[in-house]
Amino acid sequence: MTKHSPVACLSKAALFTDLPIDLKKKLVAVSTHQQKFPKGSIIRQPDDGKDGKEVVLGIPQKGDIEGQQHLFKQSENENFVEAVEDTWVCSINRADFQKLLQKTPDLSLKLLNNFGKKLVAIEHNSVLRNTLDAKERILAYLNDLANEQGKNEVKLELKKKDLASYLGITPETFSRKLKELEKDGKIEVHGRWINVKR
DNA sequence: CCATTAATAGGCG
DNA sequence: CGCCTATTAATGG
Repeated sequence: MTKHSPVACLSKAALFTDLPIDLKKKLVAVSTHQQKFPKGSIIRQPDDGKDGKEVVLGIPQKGDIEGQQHLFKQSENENFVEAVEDTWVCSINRADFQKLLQKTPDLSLKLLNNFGKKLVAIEHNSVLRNTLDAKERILAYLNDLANEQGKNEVKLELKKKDLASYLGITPETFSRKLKELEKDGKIEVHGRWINVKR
């Protein structure tokens, strides 16, 4: 493992990737790095206690960024964030961040442009979720995955029940639709590996 | 091994 | 399609 570099860390955030080095250094000044959260620990949870059903809203991968909205919006935490594996977290304080924005219009402008790109991606996912039925959603998801990785053999990194939750369906339906898709000759399922026929 | 959790199956609304 | 229950498979200690 290489040493943790705050600048490199910030660079991984989609929001900050394209920023020039001097702006990144300013961000480093208002951020904390490498807080460890062991597997199973709760990174963040709603202040109002009582939880409903567990729903997977997203699956941040290594180097992914979660909760960027808190940099911009003053609000109570609405969601749980749990460490599924041992995780290292780097964070930025909202108030400090906002002050920095006011002092640095260059930064504000860059971030705004990046947000535009993000909106396009969000729209894509939103369409997937709201207009397609479960079967199509699964297939669309698998296709996206195959496209991202540029191959037809795709590995499900998550437990199927978590994937199901992510796609907004129950594990039972997920399991059944996988079989249907297999019968349709659209995919081949081998445990966690799925061959997406395109 | 045993105990717990995940995946699948079948029934029903 | 979701929810419920039962059965089987996989996982971890």
